[in-house]
Amino acid sequence: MPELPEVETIRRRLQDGYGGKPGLVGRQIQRAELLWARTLAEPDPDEFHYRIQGQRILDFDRRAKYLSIRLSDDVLVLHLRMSGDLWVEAATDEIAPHHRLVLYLEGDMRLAFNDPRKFGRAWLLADPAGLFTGLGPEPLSEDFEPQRFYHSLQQRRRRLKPLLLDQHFIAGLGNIYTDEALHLAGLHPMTMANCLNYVQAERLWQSIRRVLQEGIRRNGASIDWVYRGGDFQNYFQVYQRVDQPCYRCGTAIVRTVVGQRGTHFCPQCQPVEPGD
DNA sequence: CACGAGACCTGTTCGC
DNA sequence: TGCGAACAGGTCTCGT
Repeated sequence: MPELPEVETIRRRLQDGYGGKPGLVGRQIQRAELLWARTLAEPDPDEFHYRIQGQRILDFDRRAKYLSIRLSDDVLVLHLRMSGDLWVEAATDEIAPHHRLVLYLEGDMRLAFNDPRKFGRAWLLADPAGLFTGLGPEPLSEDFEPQRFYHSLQQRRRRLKPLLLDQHFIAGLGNIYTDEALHLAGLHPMTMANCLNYVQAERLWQSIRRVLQEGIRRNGASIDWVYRGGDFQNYFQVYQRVDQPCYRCGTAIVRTVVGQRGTHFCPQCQPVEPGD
């Protein structure tokens, strides 16, 4: 589930509370339990357990798809990858099948990193800045500007779809929101980035922001068995809508593979650019 | 520099 | 019903 809007939704719910459960700000971590060693990227388990114990949660932050839990002395950074989720539960609840890392908090509560596919990672760092160097601009921030976006597109000889998925180019988009943004912008996923004119680049810039904001407003998208609680999936224009009519023109939505990722688009609304 | 393949993993769904 | 293949919200590394 985790693209920018889903991570942001999780961040807000951990910060402010959700579904009758209180927010976790201010709570002290009594101890940690690591159930799948590879989930912890850094430091080694011994140091991790020793260091995290007794620290207090100051707040929850997000950069791209990374969730940062700011603690008294360190920052616990989590990346949910394909199937990760965070569960707030009672300390006495049974440990669910796919819990990988569990924090026991004061007030008999637990914060659990649940991740069936085991791709997710956690880092406990004094300063997480190094993890984020190399990330592209944050699409909803002020300094993501259409002019600069146009210029960076001009410099790349890559197809739009894989380029938008590249976190070094722009950080936070994943497969769903990339397909949705390209449809809203009326651009074919195979279009070469450097052949967009300024108007098209600005339309794409706008579309990326609109789609992400809409995703956040709907609390993210819930597909499959992972992550419940968002309803952006009910507003998809192209993603997972193969052979169904485009809401704008009625043409059947097409699915192809671009850069090993399922890619959905409307062949009518998203024409191939001349010269491609 | 850009791209494709393979790796890391488990669970669900689809076709025969 | 059973079983294998394809597929899934992500990212890294390696070879061409």
